[in-house]
Amino acid sequence: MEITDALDLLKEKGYKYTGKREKMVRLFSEKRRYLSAKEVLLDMQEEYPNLSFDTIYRNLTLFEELGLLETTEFKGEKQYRFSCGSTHHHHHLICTKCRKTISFEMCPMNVIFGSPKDFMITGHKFEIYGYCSDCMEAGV
Amino acid sequence: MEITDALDLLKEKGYKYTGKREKMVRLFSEKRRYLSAKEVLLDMQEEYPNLSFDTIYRNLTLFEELGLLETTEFKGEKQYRFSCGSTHHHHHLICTKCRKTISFEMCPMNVIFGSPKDFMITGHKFEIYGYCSDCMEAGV
DNA sequence: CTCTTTGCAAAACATTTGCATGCCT
DNA sequence: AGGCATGCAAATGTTTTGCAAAGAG
Repeated sequence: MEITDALDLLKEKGYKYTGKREKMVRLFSEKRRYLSAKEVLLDMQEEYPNLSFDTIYRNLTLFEELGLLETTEFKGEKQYRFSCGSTHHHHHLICTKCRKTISFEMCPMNVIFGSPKDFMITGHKFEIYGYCSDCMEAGV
Repeated sequence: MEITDALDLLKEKGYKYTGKREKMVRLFSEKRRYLSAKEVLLDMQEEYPNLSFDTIYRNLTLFEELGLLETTEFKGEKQYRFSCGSTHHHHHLICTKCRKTISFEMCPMNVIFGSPKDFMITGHKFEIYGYCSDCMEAGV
């Protein structure tokens, strides 16, 4: 996913590409890792000091609905990251310190399961947690 | 995990086996599925009408620390279930309607990965979501 | 009798909503 | 101009904490 894709998606659906939305998109595009609503707010407030949580949440929710952002849940907080692009299903290694992610394509569902007859599968979650090389070196 | 194991664990660590704790343990032992704090409270209040959330949370936290309960996170709520017993690592199929779980021993970590050099793995989460046979029939 | 457990009340924290105003197209 | 976006304030929902009273070993 690139910034221009995000812009197109918003336009296409009739949403406005405001300065705040642009900055939010740029933030996610630069960081490429999971961010909490609070982190987004703090970063945004450098440019928009009056910005408040409701706008952040409204836009995070909108972006998620549009498929711009992928989400997961982490220590009781929802976490958002720029979508890797929906071309193929994938999973992540997630650094629990800096929340950087590394994608990988292997999916256990393909490898292992047939479909159990007594359970209708609708989804799954597979995430690997640990420390990325930077955070390892920093001495966790 | 059986009720008597829970009792032993509490005694062993010097915690008291109060009527409320006993009922909580029995509840989890009977249900054998994920329950939210609210569900636990509602069930408990049939016997203890004045019981409040703080006691529930304190005991849920204690039980989790003791390894009596396994937890996961689900729609912004923490969910607790009676531990399957720590004899071997396992994962769950989770019915998203009734939160019943079905254990399975296959772990994708064993099957697929060596250890990537640039990431120190400390944990993982693998859960499969869907509808159990009961909820399928009930016509979700 | 002592230390743990509980109830009460209040607070902390993440998230959501109503409403009036402001801004993009 | 018209509809979407935002700020403000207040509410919601989950979970935590301090303190004093009650209960278990």
